[in-house]
Amino acid sequence: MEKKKENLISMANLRFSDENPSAAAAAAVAATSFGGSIFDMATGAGACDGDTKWGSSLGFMDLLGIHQDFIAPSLFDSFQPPPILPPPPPSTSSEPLLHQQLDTKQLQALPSPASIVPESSEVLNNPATPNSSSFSSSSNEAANDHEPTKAEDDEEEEQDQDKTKKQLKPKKKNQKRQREPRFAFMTKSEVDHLDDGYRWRKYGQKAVKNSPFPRSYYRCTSAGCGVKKRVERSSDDPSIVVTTYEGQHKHPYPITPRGSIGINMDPSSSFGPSFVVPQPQYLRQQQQLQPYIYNSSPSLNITSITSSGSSFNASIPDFLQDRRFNTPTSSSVSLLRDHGLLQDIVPTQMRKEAKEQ
DNA sequence: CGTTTTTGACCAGCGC
DNA sequence: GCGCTGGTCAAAAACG
Repeated sequence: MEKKKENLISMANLRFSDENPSAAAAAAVAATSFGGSIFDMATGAGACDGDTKWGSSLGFMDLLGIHQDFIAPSLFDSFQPPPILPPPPPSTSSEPLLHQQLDTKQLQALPSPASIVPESSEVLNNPATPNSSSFSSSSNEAANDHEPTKAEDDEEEEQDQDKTKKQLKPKKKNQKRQREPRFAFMTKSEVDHLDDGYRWRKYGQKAVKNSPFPRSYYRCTSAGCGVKKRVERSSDDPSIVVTTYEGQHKHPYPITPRGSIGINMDPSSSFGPSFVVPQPQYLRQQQQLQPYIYNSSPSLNITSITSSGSSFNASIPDFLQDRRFNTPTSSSVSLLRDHGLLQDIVPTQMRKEAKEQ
């Protein structure tokens, strides 16, 4: 049960807007560090050409703050499948796979095959957060919307006590369930449930279609915090763990997180750990990683931030933010092809298109 | 004994 | 309307 050590995280950050796709703020990245932790991030110019890379002997979060001059020169030149990753480091390893952002607005100006904006997305995010500056707080509001307070739950339960069925919690009808912003992390790890310092309770597990690996559902155990995360392994590459966070923590970072080795609390920030972790030699050597990109559909609008640090930061969940890690200047573009969890993120229509090809 | 995980059942949304 | 699937619930079991 205790969380395992040494996971190297990279991530894909997905941000969607259902009601106002064109105004969707650019997404960003975030990462967590896990016992013995190592942070790093791989990205690449054009996500494919491999000329530009993040990485180095810096932790991931350090990268966010330091590599501000990173530019992805040919971000949308191609959505070709990426080169294959080099072999992972010995046993303990995980390695960065991708860093992903979505921004339909920015993308429309780009000569990309991804310039067709789908009418709707399966991924419903907080519609109140097209502006980056309000992302964090409004997300919390959204969380309140669909995560009833405990008191509210109690009331509802009283009303439904006569129900004989298991599903005691009534769900509002005629009201489409709103989803909170999601942030997908792709992690090369042997460990399914990565310890990000927060406490999670597993509340469900489901078999994933077309995948031998189940998907696990976790909820933050902090009272009133409706943050959820889902963890599943990629059927394409079992060594890859896809972790999706939904919502944002509404509480300070746990004082005594489990398996928090390698996570330093930054006294200047009450909401979020600082990650100051050394990087072993074998990871430094892996700076030359090719970006690992999934190509899911040409119609998916994806873009990256090239200079707007504000929208970057605003898209990162609070719990993954730290003021020291502001304003990275770019990220790679990636598309996901995962058939499991990511089918939620990629609209059905696009998935279908991808299938037919 | 309190907390967490497991697991089968249930519900809602979507596509056909 | 029906079936499929994702997501959630909650009782029981397991764990520390």
